[in-house]
Amino acid sequence: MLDMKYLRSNFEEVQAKLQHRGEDLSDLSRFGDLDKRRRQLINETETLKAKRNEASKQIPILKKEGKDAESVIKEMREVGDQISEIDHQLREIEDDLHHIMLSIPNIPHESVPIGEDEDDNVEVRKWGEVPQFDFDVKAHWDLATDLNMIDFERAAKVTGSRFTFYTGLGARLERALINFMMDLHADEHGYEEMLPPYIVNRASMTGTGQLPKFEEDAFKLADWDYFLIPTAEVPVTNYYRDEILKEENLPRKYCAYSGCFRSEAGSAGRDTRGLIRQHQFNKVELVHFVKPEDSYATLETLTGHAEKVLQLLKLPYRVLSMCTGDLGFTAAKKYDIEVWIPNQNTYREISSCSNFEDYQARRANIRFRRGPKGKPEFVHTLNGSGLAVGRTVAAILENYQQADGSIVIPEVLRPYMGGKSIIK
RNA sequence: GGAGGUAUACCCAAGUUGGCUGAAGGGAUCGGUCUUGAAAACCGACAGGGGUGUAAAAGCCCGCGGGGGUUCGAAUCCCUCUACCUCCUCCA
Repeated sequence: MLDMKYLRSNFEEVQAKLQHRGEDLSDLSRFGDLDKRRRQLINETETLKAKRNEASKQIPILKKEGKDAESVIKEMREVGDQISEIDHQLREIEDDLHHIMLSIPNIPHESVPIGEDEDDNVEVRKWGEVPQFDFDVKAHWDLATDLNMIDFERAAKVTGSRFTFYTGLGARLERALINFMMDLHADEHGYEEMLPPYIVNRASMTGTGQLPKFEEDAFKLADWDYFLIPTAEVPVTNYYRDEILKEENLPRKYCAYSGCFRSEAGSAGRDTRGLIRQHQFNKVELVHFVKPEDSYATLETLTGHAEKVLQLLKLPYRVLSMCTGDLGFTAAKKYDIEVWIPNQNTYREISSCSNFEDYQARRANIRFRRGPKGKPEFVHTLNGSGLAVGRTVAAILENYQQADGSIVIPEVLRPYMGGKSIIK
């Protein structure tokens, strides 16, 4: 959510900056009138309330003195009616305005490349050598099925499409990766570990920006106003919703493993095979709460922490700076990390690292105070995948495949795999 | 699932025959006196947060879990939601 006062006094500028986002900005144009009307009504109702407060103070005094208060009471009865009439109008306008504010995306940072879609994203750096194979590479779903690591068919029977059973060493590999990533971030990168709820309420989904605009992307529980989390970002960021943190408690950084659930509405037919696009997947998420002046430096370190996982796994990747048209709704700046997928002869997204500045903090009302006397300010929030586990499995299977269809286990994972060095 | 209870400021905690409580008191915190320094003691400050307004203020409005209502006026009465606690039931 943007700052209403800022939007009011910098409307043209904000509108221009949002222009390149490719979002529908029709709501934005209604802001000015509603905002004006709102302040006008507030003015009217508060004048009347001040009058009523004054009279309410006088009434007991009049009564005590034995004077007649009836005429004042009668007058205040009318004032009361006017107040409720105005407050009623005001409530409608404020609801409308609030909804509009929730529907305006974040302002891109000045360093974000301007562009329309994913073709305009800018490659920031590349790491690792793309492996060369002297045999025909197999897709990860074939490798995994042949090695009895994943059972797509039975998952389709038991649940439906876009779900998986990991079996045997497949299950073990998934679990090894979760532990490896969590250990790395907790022990080496200094994150505090968290295991969040997988189900959150509407306020939390609104706080991080999934709602109200993207409700169709979420799984909602029947008969409950609860949602399955699409990412641990939601529960972990909302951990501090409606709180004022102390300056000395910042920065806070958490790593959280969770299942993630996405309806993948609008993705029909895309990535239907394999692990790339599932309704349920595992992810290790990194979340930071920082002071505003630190957030852009933090975005770089955070991205580095995610990259470190790929470096240790020796998986080639590249980092892209997302352009204005591909930023997503809530980010001010975002890096995507893409891992090399040999069978598709391309890089595929495996992590997304974003600085939301105060956009989520304002929605979720997460603030901090500088010193004991400071005015509350909004924190800046950031998060990044560190990493999406299923996609990491896919990348390992494909990049580490051998001519005979076996898979060499990356060295750093072997302690987590019972010392095994190859899956065959 | 059944029965009952609680929800006041950073913490504890008064206040429910509606009106000098726009919120007592204590602790913590901050500032000071004393001290070589600290502790203790004593003195002082301490409702915050949001909105409106303004060049900035002042002023005004709203705040006693959230939301609605009754009333000239509500922490105090009514409705509703949420969280927590106790007992029973169930259960990993």
